[in-house]
Amino acid sequence: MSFASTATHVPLRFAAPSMSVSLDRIADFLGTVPLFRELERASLRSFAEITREHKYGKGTVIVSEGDPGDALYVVRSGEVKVVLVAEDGREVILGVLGVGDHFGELSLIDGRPRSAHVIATATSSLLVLRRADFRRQVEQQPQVGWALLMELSRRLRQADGTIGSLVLLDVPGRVARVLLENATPGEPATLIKPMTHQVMAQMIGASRETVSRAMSEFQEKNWISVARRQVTIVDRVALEARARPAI
Amino acid sequence: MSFASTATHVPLRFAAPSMSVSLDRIADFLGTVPLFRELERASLRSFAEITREHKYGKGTVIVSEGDPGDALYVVRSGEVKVVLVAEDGREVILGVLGVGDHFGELSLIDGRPRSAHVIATATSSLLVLRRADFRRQVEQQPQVGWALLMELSRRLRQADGTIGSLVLLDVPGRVARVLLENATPGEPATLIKPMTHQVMAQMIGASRETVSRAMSEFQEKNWISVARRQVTIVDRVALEARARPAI
DNA sequence: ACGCAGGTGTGATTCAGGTCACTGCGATAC
DNA sequence: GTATCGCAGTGACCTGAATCACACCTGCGT
Repeated sequence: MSFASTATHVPLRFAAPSMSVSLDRIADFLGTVPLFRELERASLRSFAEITREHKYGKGTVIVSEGDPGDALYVVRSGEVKVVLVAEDGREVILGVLGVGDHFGELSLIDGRPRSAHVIATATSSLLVLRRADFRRQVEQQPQVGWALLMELSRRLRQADGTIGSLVLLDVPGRVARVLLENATPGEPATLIKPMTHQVMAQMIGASRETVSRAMSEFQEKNWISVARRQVTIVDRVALEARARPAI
Repeated sequence: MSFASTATHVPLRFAAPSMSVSLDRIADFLGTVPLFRELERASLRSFAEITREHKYGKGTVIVSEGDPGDALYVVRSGEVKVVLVAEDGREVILGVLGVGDHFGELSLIDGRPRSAHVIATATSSLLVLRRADFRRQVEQQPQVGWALLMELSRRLRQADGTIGSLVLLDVPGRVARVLLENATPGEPATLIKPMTHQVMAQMIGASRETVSRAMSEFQEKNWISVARRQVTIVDRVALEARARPAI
């Protein structure tokens, strides 16, 4: 780990194929991804070796629901959204993934078709790991299997929470919930990433207008304040109460 | 396997502690559970050894949301429901588990508190595996880790599908969806397990009355027929169309 | 500076579906 | 038998939120 960061300061001079320099940089990056965090330098490099880097322009569909899927993707830069798309064009956003996040594990694990679309919301660079290569590596590195279980557990808890909130909460309640979920833990808690009302609406199954009204209401009550699309949570307790089923 | 079933016909006569007979029966049972299906006889027995059997009367709360969780449960007989409960008593049913199903993996994996209540809907007998014991066994048996990944993948796909249907479908659409999801694959497809409208309603986040009306509508259109609470799917294609977003 | 696009605030209208309030019915219990 | 209990059907009413239709920002590119 410390060796790696040194390497970037003192680049190898001779006989080092540019490929392995880039492999080092990829291995460095993988070391920051929770899925691979437990791995040692050498293992990180062997994972780095099986990656291919792909770039996608904003709006590009990276994977489509129903596709046979046989690769895992790690976001190296940019941002993508995981969405279900209805025939009439309505979208549900299941997740917004940033640097260090990954998707495509499900098809990798069970071999079934992709369960959602993934679309770049900004120009993005993704590392792609093909199933066969990945499996071979994971067999060598059982810690990755564990990290995968942790990740799927996290997502399953989150998905169940979302189901609960869709059924038990009204729209303002759900808005309060996304705000809290995307807030940094500290005080004053600010939203990690500014999102448009449209995006929030698609995350919680509501219309843009209703989200707008809920946000106005929260500002009036002084639970949040908004400056240049940056939301700051002023009264966390009040929001938490609003995001709890049954007022 | 064949030995075990023989054993039940020709019980061992001497020196066989009754415990090991019951262990054999438990191992037999575990062999039918997908999570353990890949294991050999000996491994099944070592899993059987770390189980404790518990009985729960109808209505008993087996685990509560928020509890620290450190056990995996396998349903050996009876039926349980996984539910989120709001303070005002409203319930969302995340799943109904029958013989061979299991729950509690999440807390086992990530050590976080239980994410939902599990309540016996009939007198049930559950095999309980404590975390430490289970982990030790899994380290010996990596196939189980894989089976767990498969199971979590399945559930995550299902959860995402549920989120999609909650947002994109109207109530009749969601009713059509549960009907299809619980139908036997063959023709004529019947519902695996008769459920009350109340239960369906809590599974899809709707009121009992609205489910009732949807079911009446489907019967009138001759898409399903109901005899003594047993639902038969008459027109699968029509139901599938109704369960698709955007008419 | 200008126009333009993408995002936001807000009213008016409509409607799916929740809630309430019954009735009917088939089981199991007494 | 009849009482009782849980479940199912159906009407009447009410309301949260979608939809439609604007006007208004604010940052951007030329």
